[in-house]
Amino acid sequence: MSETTSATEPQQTATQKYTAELAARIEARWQDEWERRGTFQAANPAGSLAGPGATARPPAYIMDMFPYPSGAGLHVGHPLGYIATDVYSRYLRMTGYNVLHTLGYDAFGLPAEQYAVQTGTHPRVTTEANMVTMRAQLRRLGLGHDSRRSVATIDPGFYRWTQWIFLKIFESWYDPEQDRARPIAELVEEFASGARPVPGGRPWGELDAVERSAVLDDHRLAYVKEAPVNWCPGLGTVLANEEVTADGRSERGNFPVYRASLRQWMMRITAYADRLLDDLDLLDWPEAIKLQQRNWIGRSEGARVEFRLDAAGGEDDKIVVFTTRPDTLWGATYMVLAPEHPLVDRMVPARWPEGTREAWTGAAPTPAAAVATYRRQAAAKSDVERQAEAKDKTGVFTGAFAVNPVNGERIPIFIADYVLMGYGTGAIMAVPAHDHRDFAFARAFELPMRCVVQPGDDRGQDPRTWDDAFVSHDARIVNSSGSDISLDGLGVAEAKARITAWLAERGIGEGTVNYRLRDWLFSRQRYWGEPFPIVYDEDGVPHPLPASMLPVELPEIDDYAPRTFDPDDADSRPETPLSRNKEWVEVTLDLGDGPRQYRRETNTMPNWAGSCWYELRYLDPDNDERLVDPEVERYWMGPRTTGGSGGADLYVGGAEHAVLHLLYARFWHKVLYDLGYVSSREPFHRLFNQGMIQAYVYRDERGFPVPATEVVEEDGGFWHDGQPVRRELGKMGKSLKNSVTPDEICAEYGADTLRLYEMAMGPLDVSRPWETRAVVGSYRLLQRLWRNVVDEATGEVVVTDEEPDEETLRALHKAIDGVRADMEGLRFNTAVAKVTELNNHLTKRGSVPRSVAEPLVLMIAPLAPHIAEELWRRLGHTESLAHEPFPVADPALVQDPTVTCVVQVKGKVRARIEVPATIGDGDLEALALADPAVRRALGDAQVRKVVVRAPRLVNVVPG
RNA sequence: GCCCGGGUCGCUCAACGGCAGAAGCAACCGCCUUAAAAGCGGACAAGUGCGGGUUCGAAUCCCGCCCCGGGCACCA
Repeated sequence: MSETTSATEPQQTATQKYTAELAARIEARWQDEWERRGTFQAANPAGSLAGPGATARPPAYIMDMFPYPSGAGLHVGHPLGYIATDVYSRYLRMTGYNVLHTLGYDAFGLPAEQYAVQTGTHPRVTTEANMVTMRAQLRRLGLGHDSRRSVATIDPGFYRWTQWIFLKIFESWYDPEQDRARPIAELVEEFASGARPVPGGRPWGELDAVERSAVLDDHRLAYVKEAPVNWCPGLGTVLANEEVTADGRSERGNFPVYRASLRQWMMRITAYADRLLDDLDLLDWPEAIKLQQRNWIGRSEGARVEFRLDAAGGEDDKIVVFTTRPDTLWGATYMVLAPEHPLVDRMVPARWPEGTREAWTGAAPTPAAAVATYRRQAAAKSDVERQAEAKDKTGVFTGAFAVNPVNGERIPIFIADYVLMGYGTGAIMAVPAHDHRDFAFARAFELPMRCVVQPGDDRGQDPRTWDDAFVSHDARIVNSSGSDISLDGLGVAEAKARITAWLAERGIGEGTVNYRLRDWLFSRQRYWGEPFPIVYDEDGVPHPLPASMLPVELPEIDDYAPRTFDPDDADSRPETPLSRNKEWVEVTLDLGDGPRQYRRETNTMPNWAGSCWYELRYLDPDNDERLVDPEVERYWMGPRTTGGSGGADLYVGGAEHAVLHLLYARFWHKVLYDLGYVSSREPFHRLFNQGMIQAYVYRDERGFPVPATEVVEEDGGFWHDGQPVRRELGKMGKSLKNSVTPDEICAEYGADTLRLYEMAMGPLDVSRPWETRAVVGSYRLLQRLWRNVVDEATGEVVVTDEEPDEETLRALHKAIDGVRADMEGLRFNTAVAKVTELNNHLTKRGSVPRSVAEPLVLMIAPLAPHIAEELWRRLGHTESLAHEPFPVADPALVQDPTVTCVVQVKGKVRARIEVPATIGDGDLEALALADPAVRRALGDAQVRKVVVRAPRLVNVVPG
């Protein structure tokens, strides 16, 4: 620093005024100091991170959703949630909690790999560089993370445990009787001892290794299966259902997705469908997210019903359908199978039956030809096309008939793509009178309809005159009588129960529950993911590697790019990058019966794997013996109440993970719970979805975005380079040329200003537009706060030792009371307003008593921690205020001794009177009625009624 | 089409069924300054998307619409 001090520009002024430069110095100093002191280290009750804080204070576990380290760098929208959790964590720390808050990196997966491929650099290099950048950007914001606990999914020390959990899942099965996962060894024992019958009927001892493996694969929670999967040639990998959008494209990259039958790893998440559904009730989550999970799981109760095939050759094949409306069985006038239903080939007769209508045949000479043609057409159709054509039903007659079990009627069987192989049994009974889709199909193919539910309107019972099906669950059944059963006159619910029982008695049906949720496709044909800890022997039987061989490290190879294809090439097939590496794939291992040749699994895990359990590793990141010490897990995540779900106390993130990450993580957590590794039934007890920070996008006349910073507002319009531009609200991002980075804002105003502004701009859960020019408001608040404590000319502390006047004292305690409530409710915007209000009061007052300045500094500390620490230090304290008790309001000072009572006459305000806050209803009424303005307003009218809400309001109703 | 959110001064946002205003931005007027910026101070500003209803009293509760955002959508 220069020694010379010019007269016109005193050095003191320059250094003691709260400018961006001073803020930057203060912020850097405190960030260093927090790091040096380990201020935000949270003590565990045991293990390497054990400390006394764990027993002295109650635990609070605050989490942000696991970010992937973006190569594009952060914009101001990204840290919104991180700032919010930091504010909340700092608040909790000051109210006596042992707070665990950290942030790690979800660094495997498609985004990281795509960025690497784009830049032509190995994903490990780019990902690690991105993590360094992101850590630096976030450190600049002063986030109080316990950096010892920051994990990255790509570290072998982390994914060793991801693989370990995979093995546990692989070596488990779901026991529906005990309703939990159990080790597969216990199932083998039951098979071996005969306690449980072996599927197929042969004794366990007689099965060879391949047969045993096949039997166990049908039970394992992680298993390999040949099944129709979502193949995305443009990405070169298969995808989970959750990663495919409703219109049949990949969520990432928006490429077409095709159905292809491939041998892939699956996770038996369907075994947990009911628990994933039921346990939502234990969670403090937004209803919207719970609803999305419920919809995704899609539990529906109904019945399976068997329809006998009425084949000319007398074959006794049965078609099993799932229906939610068994009560409408009498209305079933035809059947529909999914085009790829396996029974179709067996049922088609050699030629069209007598009297087959032309429209049913698809103009084909034989049923087999019609089926083949239709199947080809259906397979060629993308999901998008199918969606678009949903209203125009297509299909062909198979030439076969089935028998309706309730009335013996012979009904034709069709195939049509509106029936999906993947849902239910892939076959339906069609009740055109009471189902919109069946109605449309029946109209198109001139199929008969029968009304079996009495319409609630005046349309009558003849479906031929209807415009659409009549669908209701609140109506009476009609036209539904057989020789030994009748549903006529019953309500829907009762009719369902009656017919289900009738079907069950005859062994041709049963009540059942069906789910929309399917098993989770878990393998990806990508390089940048966790390798599976699985090897195959020469018979193709998968063998789990022992835990001692973990981690199976990802080999460092140059040829890591996925084999991608023309996005529209439906016939392409995936190739795993790891399979190119022969010396890695072929291994000799001793898995217990001597050294043998094995072949490694060359698929990798999806990027969801690491985020399925990372919340557990934060707790005990250095543990080499276990994924987490049970005592440590119980301390941080165990149920806080009897029967509670347990899990992190707060989880903040975007709503876009409603059915992906949040469903998968819940599933893994429940498996670990069943196997006894965790005490919590759920990973995240409270979930909060933060809104998005939006930004204005300015487009020129061609519709291209122009740089938002170059746009000027004039004459009520927006202009760029003299040309008019349109303004719209959108996301923030480089492509829309409206990105604002936290680095820019920090440089111009400091991190505390940025934090304060982000918290002040609106409620956390609401999306709102960013406005850079409004940031200065938060900056001014901090400057006024600074000046209330420090003389910016001399740097001297200016607080006084005077006793505050009563008004100031009341303002302080009202602020404390309000800020506490707002902090607890995550209403940081109103908390900032209350702090501002108090600070404005002090500014106007002229001098600031120390006894008010100190609690004010403590109150703003969670929001603007650096300036608060600096002022605290200057006020004479030597310790960081991070663990200083948050101010407590004196209830006597929160309420004013007198309040303004509003007196209304017929709801209109006619008078205001000052009354004691403790005034009774009677006294207040008397006072109000005596008020001259009230008497004037009443005039001659009689008083009919007086509503008194002491001490705030009296309403006089004249009669 | 169905299901969630949300419409309050010019803008972002507050308001246990009880005086429409906590706070910030912008514009405006002052103060400070040779001047400008910054800073400081002040005043202005909407009757709560529309139409009904309940109530002594509605931004708030109920019903029906409109607009914006998000999710789901041939799931039997």
